Amino acid sequence: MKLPKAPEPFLKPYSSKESEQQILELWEKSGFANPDVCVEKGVTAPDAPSYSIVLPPPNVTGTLHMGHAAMLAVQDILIRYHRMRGDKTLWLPGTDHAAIATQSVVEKDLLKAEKKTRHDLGREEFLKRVEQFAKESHDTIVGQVRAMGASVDWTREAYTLDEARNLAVRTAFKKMYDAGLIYRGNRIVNWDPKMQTTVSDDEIEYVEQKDPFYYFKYGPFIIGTVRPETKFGDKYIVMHPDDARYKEYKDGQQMEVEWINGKIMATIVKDEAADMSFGSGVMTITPAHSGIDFEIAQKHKLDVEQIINERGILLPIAGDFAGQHIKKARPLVLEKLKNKGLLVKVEEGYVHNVALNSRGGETIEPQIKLQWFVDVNKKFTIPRSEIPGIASGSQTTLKELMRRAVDSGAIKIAPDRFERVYYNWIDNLRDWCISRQIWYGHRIPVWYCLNCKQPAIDAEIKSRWFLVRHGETEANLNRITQGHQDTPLTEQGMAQAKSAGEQLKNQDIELIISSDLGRCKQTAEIIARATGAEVVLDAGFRERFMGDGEGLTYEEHEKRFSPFKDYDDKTAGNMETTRELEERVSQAFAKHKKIHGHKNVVIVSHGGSIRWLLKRVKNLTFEQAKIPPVKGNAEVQSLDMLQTPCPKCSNDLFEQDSDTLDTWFSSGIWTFSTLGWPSFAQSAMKGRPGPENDFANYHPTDVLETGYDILFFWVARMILMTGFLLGTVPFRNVYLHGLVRDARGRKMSKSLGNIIDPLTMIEKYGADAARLSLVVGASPGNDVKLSENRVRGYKHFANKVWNISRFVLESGAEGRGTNAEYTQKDSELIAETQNIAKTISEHIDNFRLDLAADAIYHFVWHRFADEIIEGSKLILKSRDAVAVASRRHTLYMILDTSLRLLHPFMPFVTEAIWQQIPDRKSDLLMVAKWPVI
RNA sequence: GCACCUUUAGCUCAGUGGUAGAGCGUUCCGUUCACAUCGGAAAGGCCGUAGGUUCGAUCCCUACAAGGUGCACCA
Repeated sequence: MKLPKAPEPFLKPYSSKESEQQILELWEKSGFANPDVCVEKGVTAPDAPSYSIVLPPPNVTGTLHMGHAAMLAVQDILIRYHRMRGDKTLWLPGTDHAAIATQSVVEKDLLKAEKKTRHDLGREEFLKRVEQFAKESHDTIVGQVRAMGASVDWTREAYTLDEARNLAVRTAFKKMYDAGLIYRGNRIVNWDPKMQTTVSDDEIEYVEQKDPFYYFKYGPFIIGTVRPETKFGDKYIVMHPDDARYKEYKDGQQMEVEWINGKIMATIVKDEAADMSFGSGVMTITPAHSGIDFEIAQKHKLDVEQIINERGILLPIAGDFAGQHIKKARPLVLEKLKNKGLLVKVEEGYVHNVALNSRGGETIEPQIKLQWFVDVNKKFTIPRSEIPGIASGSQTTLKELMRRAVDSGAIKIAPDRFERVYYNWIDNLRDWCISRQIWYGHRIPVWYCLNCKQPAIDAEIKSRWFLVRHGETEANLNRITQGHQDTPLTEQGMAQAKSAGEQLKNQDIELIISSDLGRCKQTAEIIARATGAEVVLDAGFRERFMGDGEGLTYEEHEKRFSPFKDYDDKTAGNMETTRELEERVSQAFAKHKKIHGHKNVVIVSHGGSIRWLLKRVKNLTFEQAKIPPVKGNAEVQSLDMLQTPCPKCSNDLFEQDSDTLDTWFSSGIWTFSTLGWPSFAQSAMKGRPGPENDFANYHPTDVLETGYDILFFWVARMILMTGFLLGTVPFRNVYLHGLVRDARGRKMSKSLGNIIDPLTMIEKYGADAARLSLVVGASPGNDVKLSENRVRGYKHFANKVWNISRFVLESGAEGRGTNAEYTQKDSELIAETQNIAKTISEHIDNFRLDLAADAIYHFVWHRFADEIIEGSKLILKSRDAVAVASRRHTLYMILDTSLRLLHPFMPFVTEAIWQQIPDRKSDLLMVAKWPVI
């Protein structure tokens, strides 16, 4: 396993560009990143202790930045160190779908390039675009991870949105739901009116803003606000119970006040939430659009009325202002209040914080919405717990679990000051809203019975049925009522059918059942080509027979027959009634369901037929069914059949919740969803090789290494999820590195133009230099200021190491004849080297990689090169054979040890040198023994 | 408002209860030597300010100041 012999290798200065690619291939071909291979090839003992890190999965939102590079460098150092120490070492890589972040990037591109929104494309098509983008990002990221020399085990690569992780997410959700920790409720949530989704508390960024502060007369009181446009529904006057100024007002007292749109019956509420020292000490509340107000309203059982809709438009309660956007309404409302003489005064420059969505920057508008939450305060019985202080079978809460995991010492956070930050966060933690109204992510694994709406939390789908309307026809185009008459698909219609086929291609369709009318048959055949499924025709799925109405335009038809006037309408004499149609289609559907219920089936039918079929299966009223569920040609609708029918009405047709889960839900189980949970969690055996035993071998992981900026987002949630699901901790140590900033300490950002790209640095100075520049001087938890100059400095060091090796090896030093007698001086040098090795090991064990790197750097350059080698030149030229032999051997030993010590920090150059050592003790330095036991 | 962090050479940062160290930068000298991607040398610091503990403080304690971060509040 030697490098393709480069001609006169040591004559040239070290070229990272030339050798890094070769070294990389050498490592990858060896397979040593996979611990099973290490055991198999005898590099690691079968009973060696294991050491594992799961790579924090980078978001598939583009490319890796310096922060990722720092993370990779630190983890690779730990991993290579432990691998060399003989541990069974696993570093498991993966990527994160990053739901909202990725979707938001794609939406932005879509708007910019095609002026379209996601709704213009539809869910399926949009998701295809996102997946395409995610795939490209993923490939870029893999290339970057490799270029850094990160010795991850690619055979175990995972993705937060792949099949195995999806099963893990569904399983986790069900377990939490069954324990009563996941609930669905109407609660106030952070609503992003632009992205049309909820956002969790942690994803909000507060930005200071200066606005005028208005004081208004409200009955006998003065109230203040920045946002008069939200105040239409304010009918509760809140004041502190101890406020002497208002002691004549009693709790619950009512009074009529003049307000924006006339008189309002207002009610006095006494509550401690009112701050006596703020303004007049009196406030009115808007419970539907403010967290605090909502809490007050709940406490006192007050009415809660929505004022603003999901798009920021004022609702009818706003009277004249209804239908306007809040941003436009503010000056108008102000104007009206002023004209009514209710504006008391305006204070300019009031500083307050505005909540923004940190992904996309839109102002958050609190709304009350039906969402899914994780209850962090509810007591539950934990079946099994290894967390000290929490006994198996005892009652606990998720909050307590999170706190105990750290304060018991089961998890150590470095630097330890972050433990206090962590507790502080737990103390302020509220229920976690886990549902998002975006499309990219794990669908919420909850199904609602189509018939009675009963929810079912069940991971087992028996089959999926899809209803597809035929593609566009001539008659559709000319707005002609077809009924059983037929016209062929237009070009457009065929394209639509093809697109439907694309969507259904990966759904394992086994059968297509189509109406026997030509337009459906044609559509079905196109879909059959894409899916490979067989087509069966059934006249039962024909369109409604329109009798004398067939061939009329919609308008003429409407005039003569008004076809939906009532359920049993038979105006056209021989026309089929809607009741008859519903009956016919439903029977056809029931018949096929009975025979093919276990298969994934596509039904190709007509607009009318699908509508009345859905009326039946969704148990809709005639009135509800008048709103057509299918609007476009070749639109795909899906129904899920579950293994277990509805316990309430025994129907087996369900519809999945259309929301997706917060990306951190799947990230929260990352340490074990990647290690075979739940599929192999039971059967995994400790000490046995292979991924199916990973769960027993590598969980809990040893270290979670990440930036301190995602302590709450991620670290805390992993502790929560692991604590609940496994009764253990996800990792024993948390190592938080600092953020990489520019030379002036500013955050790197596109707009500042101060981004240093890792790949560029690797290209110019080599991966070794890039790695060192991110590690030396980077003490835990403190930010690193990076400049290109720094990187260049470490390139010089790589070159120095190369030249040291060149000198030593060319001076005739060699490792054979280990019994060589050392001179007194040389014994001391060997001892000194071993001392350094010990120091470095200790620093790494203490997560002080900065000190370890600094120590080895210093030793190699200023001790070994500047002093030991310089001092050797004379000795090697002397005629004292014993001294020469001793020194040659000593130089070899110091070089050998230095290379091993340096390897975790700068793997490429050290491996390149290693390959030039004639009598090296292991083929690859990557799996050579660490010089300290 | 509460908490945390930082403050040491021009810059970036280590560090220790016994009056300070590295890298980069600066200045000077040096190349037939493994390396000019180099070697040697030098200049440069009342270790944020004020108190306290101590025989002794850059280090421990208190207060303050400046910069930063997190959390909460924001009618």
